[in-house]
Amino acid sequence: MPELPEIETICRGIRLYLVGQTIIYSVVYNKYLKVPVSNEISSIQDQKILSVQRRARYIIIELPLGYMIIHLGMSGSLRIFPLNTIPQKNDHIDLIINNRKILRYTDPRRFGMWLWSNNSPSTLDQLKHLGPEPLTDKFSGDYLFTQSRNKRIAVKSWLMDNKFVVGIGNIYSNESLFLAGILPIRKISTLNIQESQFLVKIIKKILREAIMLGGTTLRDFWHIDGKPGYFINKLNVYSRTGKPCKKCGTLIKCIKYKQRSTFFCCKCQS
DNA sequence: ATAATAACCTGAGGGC
DNA sequence: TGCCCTCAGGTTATTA
Repeated sequence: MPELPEIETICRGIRLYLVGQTIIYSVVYNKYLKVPVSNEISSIQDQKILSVQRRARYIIIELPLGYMIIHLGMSGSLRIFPLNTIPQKNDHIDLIINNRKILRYTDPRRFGMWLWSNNSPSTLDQLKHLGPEPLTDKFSGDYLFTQSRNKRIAVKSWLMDNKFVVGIGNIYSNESLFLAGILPIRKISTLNIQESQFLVKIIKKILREAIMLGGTTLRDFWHIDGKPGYFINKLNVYSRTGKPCKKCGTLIKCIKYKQRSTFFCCKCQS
């Protein structure tokens, strides 16, 4: 479901309810997510929540004894409910909080993960090969340019590969490439330094704006209070197949590339 | 080593 | 109403 702006939105939302509170206990209704939920998570008791952070698309809840590391996959969501709210179908995990709230994890497709680490989360297999955060100085035009010189892959595939840069998925790669005027399937090695600088600048701008607007709600992403993300109103190409380009009026095209819908304007992008 | 593809799942929506 | 098809904000093991 979510890319960086959506995860950041969820993270900021739950942080207000959780930090400084105590997890009294947890309930795992279904442990069979992408990776089976570990026993450390199902046996949590009376653990104070020290912090709620984000790394890539992982939400990290710091406890005195270790870290819970949550990935929402395609369809996962986290919501806050009052104590004693009855779980529904596809509700898999509850954290019972001492402020008479429940943090509830729902995930119909079960592509998500709840991992546990006794040490720094960055030592986990899933996190140790992650590239830089896109909103840090480490992700720069120079970085994109130098890292991509000998690559044969498409720009879009590069942007969506977490070992080069994290948190950019199908929405924000399509949107960034439209505003940068670059065709998604162009080989990344054909970008010159100016194009690389401009693309990175656009990506940072879009991600910041999307975070400000609370992400993009297409179907199953909502804020923890049930509100949608308003970046959907800013979409130029994503899910706009056959509609006129907002810049030039040409009809937006959609192709399948690497099993992902890929949207572009053939006049504004080259 | 690098890049493309298949697989992991459920649910919603469209066409007939 | 039902059935079959396609589609979905991601990750990862397998294949070429």
